[in-house]
Amino acid sequence: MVKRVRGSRTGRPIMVLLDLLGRRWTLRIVWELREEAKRFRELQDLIGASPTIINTRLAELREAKLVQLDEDAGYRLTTLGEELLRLLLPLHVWSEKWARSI
Amino acid sequence: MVKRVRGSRTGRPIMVLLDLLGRRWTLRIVWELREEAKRFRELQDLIGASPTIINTRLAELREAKLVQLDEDAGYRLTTLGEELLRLLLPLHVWSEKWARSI
DNA sequence: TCCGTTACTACAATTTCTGTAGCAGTGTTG
DNA sequence: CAACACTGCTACAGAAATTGTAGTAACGGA
Repeated sequence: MVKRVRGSRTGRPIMVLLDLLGRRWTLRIVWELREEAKRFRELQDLIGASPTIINTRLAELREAKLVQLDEDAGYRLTTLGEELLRLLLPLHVWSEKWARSI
Repeated sequence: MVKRVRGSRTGRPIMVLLDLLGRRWTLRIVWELREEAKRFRELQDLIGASPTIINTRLAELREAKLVQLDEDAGYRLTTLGEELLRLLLPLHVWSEKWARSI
């Protein structure tokens, strides 16, 4: 059921994941959902990308079961999405160190 | 010295980092350099992207001090780059689980 | 000299993304 | 009921990024 996407000829999970996360705004969207659910327009305002692409990314993330739409609260991470986020959180701390190095 | 790039209006390190890593092929290039240095053409063959964009991304990664060109061996991760990679490695294991879930 | 290798560039065609406007559905308020 | 606000989402033309192909210039070895 894994979609064969751009740059992922093998279908190896890590390649599919890197390809998904390597699309513009994807990582950023996951990041913005790290704490609480956000409405479509909220994401738009936070991120500053066009609604077209935000909607496209949200659709991809929903298909990948990393994000879901909760009618009452907005877009939120799924359990899988939260697992992924936990792996990405250390980037936050590291980025500060990195910024000082460059 | 942090470059104000696409989608990073604030200049906050995490945003700059997410923006950098969120460009097409960037994550993939870091990933391909995880074990040993690779030549330009080697990367091209492994990744299957155009030389134009590979060169652009390598330049960005070099400017970000995550990758360096070792004349004798090819492109390799810097110490900073290796640190970043260590944070990304858990994605590999997780991606297998994720792939089974979708 | 010729060949292979290196990193890298030029450039037109194609694909992706942006920016703006707007749609359709739901609820709320006057 | 009418007007308005909010929801997710779409249309579309222009701008920007990416591709695919070809080629450059420098270096080393036969």
